[in-house]
Amino acid sequence: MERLGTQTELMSKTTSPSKPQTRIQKRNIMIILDAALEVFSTYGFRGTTLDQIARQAGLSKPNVLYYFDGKEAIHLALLSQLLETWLDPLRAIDPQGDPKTELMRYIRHKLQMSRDFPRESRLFANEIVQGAPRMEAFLQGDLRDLVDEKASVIQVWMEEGKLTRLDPFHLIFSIWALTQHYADFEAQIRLVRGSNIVQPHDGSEDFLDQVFQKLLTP
Amino acid sequence: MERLGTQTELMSKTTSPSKPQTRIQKRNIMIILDAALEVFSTYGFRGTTLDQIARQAGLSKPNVLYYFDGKEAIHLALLSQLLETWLDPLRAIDPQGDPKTELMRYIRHKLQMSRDFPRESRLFANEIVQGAPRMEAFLQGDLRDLVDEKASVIQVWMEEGKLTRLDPFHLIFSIWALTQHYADFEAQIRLVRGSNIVQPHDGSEDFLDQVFQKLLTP
DNA sequence: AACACGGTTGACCATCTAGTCAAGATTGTT
DNA sequence: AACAATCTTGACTAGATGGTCAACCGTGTT
Repeated sequence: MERLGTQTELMSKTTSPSKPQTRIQKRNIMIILDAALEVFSTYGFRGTTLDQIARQAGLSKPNVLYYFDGKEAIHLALLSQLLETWLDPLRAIDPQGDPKTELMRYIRHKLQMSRDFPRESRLFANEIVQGAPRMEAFLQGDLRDLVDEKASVIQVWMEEGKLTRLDPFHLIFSIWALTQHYADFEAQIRLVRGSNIVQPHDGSEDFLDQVFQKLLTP
Repeated sequence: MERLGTQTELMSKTTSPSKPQTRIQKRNIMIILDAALEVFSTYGFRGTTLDQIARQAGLSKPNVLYYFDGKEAIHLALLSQLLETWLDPLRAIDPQGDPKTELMRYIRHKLQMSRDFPRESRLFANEIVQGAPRMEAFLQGDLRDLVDEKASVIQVWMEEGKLTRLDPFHLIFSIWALTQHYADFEAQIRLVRGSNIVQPHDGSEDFLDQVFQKLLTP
């Protein structure tokens, strides 16, 4: 039962200045969020029922609702937890560092997240494919600012001749596409290849290394 | 109201040897499928209601059910229609042709489909992100055979030194990822960039051209 | 005009689902 | 032990949703 990111600070019911959480609260909130992640990432928001979450969590439905104000609140808790974590690797790109090293590190980091936290990636994908109705603010706000900032950095690197000249926005999108693909479309990869023999991620790191080394070297 | 692929051969109610379709049947079945595509691709299978489809189609719910056996049947009709069309561009890769030309043509073709038929792409994406429960047979069957075949062709091209040596399966996956990304994650792209100014697809063709030219040239 | 068939629908039903509630069980504290 | 606070749940409700049906309407054919 691996978790991503920092401990949820969410006070389920009370948004008010965090009352101290009991042991049981901590445990059950974690169990519920983990169960919800499992189910939401597989069936999407509307395709998920509270009963499913409760069953997955090994709790009764009213018990789940004791800790969260409703289905929407659970989903929101997962998303906000996730969104913060999502920014970190991009944020870590250092304008002072070596351009190719920085980008390759970012790519490897994203790929690793896609391998280690596929459910989080699919939760995200589910939201976006369906028009991102619950993430507009985030996408237009924090993420957009960060992408603009890093695109500028990349632009400068390219103008200094340290990277192949490419559209920096499309470059960033292509990194997202290629890394998240392994998590989001895992079912496709698994079924198209010999289901049991080859793991979906096998060879992905070497492949992306090769691709971006070649692509980024001027 | 653009449609993809060949006219549906589906006999909604009667799977039996195609009775002649009346004008009204043809028209309404098309209207319903188009409406359903719109809704399914936005909200996913379970997130879509028959009422939504009926409203979008401008028909009453019982009338929709007069033409199709149920929600599942409509969804199935869309998928089978789509799946056939999905194979064509890949199938068109000619082992006798010039390697780079063939692959670049495939890439452009896929990108064009993602631009012209984003709803179809998202319908597909919705299914796969959620584990492809309704497409296992297709993915393991026709698609898998075709991918294996074309991967061999690409492998030979690489061994002849006509293309950069890469894992051909990962190469194919990367083409899917990069082209479909523009349709499936359109909301993200639109929101991260200046929503109204830049179209999500702007520059994508030049970018992918540049990327794959550089990548495939040994 | 009259008939048959295709097409359409309001009203209805069974089931599912998010959410409530009051009563009971557990836990921690003195 | 006794008390209060926290935790848990069976039974319930209101509304949504997939699907049915009998009756009605429209169209083309004779």
